[in-house]
Amino acid sequence: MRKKPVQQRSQQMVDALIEAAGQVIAERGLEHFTTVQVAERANVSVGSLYQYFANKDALLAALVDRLNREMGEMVSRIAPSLLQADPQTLVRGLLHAAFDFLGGREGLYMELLRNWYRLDIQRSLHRFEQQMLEITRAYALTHVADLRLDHGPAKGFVIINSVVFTLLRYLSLPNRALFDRDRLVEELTTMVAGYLSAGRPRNPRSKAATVTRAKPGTGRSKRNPVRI
Amino acid sequence: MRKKPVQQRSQQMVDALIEAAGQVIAERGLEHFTTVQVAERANVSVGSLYQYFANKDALLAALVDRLNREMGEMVSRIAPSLLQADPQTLVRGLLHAAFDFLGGREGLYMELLRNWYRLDIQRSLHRFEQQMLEITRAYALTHVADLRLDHGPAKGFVIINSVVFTLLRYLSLPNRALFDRDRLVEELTTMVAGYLSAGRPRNPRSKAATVTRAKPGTGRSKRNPVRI
DNA sequence: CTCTATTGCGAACGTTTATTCGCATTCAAT
DNA sequence: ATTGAATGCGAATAAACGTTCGCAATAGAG
Repeated sequence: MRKKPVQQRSQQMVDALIEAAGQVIAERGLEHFTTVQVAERANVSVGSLYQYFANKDALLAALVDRLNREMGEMVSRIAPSLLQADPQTLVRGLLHAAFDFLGGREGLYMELLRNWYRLDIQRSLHRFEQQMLEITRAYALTHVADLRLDHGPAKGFVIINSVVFTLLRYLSLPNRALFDRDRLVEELTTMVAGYLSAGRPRNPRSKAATVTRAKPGTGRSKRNPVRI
Repeated sequence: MRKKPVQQRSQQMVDALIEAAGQVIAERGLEHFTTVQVAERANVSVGSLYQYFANKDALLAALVDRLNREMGEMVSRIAPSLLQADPQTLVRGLLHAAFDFLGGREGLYMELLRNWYRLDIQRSLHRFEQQMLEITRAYALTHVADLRLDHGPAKGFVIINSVVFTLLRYLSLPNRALFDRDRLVEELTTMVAGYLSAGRPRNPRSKAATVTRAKPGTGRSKRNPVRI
């Protein structure tokens, strides 16, 4: 931030600018997000904008920061109520919450998430993963038997990204007639809950027909020992 | 295409332009993909570019078309060799193929996939899903017992998007030290193979503690009957 | 009230880029 | 060889946008 707002009016203006930035992005998309638009929307001049934000990116960063905080609070709010449930219910509850969250704010979260690789949403995603890991850990204290807890970082990564991006793509779908939201949540719940409670193949028969390596399309060399 | 190339030299030029477009995008990213750059790279003038492509988007569309075809051929090429394997091996083989494919072309596929929502990659993704469903169907003819085949469109959607975007995000990771590629493939294999061969909860105990709905963060109303 | 630091303004500037247009060059049919 | 169509060129045009700068309005201390 180029200058610190000391008087009250300027502080309000900074808030209004961040808010307006969110509105513009939600309505017009990140591509058409311009400083002039934001200034107009906030009933502020462009010059004033640049008095408090070094440039466009700084404004965007401030917005992302604010939303990041919101997300953290959301997770902390709903997590405790789910710790008593069984794994399936926990996963389903988190999924519904994620659905509601991503769809909120007039699609602002979605638009930002679509552009995850340009923004430092990388950090947000990572933080989100961490939060989920904490929930998992807290959950483990009450349901030790149900889950295998030797999760390396890979499992969390797989789950978070599978869920978030699948939801994102579903919400971006022009035609949602093929299957509805609840169906999707159920499918994801099945997949994730199964994955969580199963570190190894479940079907007794497939245990016998062990790891017969397939020839990959493009030949590759040294591969790690298969730790399942 | 604004004008059809009838002579041989112009046909070559069109090809060169599409090829150059891919190179520019792979090297500079879609953001810095400009018509002048493409023309220079193809040793062609900008004016000539606009003689065969109505605008920048048309050029991009032509590129996507070409890559879409490539992808289809890739899948058709590797699919037959996997039909004999067990589900785990099938999934693992497809995953490795997807990994190799996405990483190819100097990151061109990745850069395009990152921008999936701006391009009509929607169509490509959908086509990819269809292909996967065909493979699954073909696979079912030989391994009837191992899989539940009442897959609605939702299951395919979940799998495709989970896998593709998780791979995409992994490949976009600045620091890949946390876990390596093979580890990721194994995790995804576990998850997907488990999901495919299990339509309902596997743990006998969790069958008893049935669908105790969690209160979602934001209250929502009529929900569909839970078809698992 | 007076004075100064803070705040606010928005036209103007410079850069970047897509797209066009008038003219030159090449092809291929006669 | 001639000629008309096809092809190729790249400076010029125009629109969009981020950012600056000089000046006006305002707040709050003394």
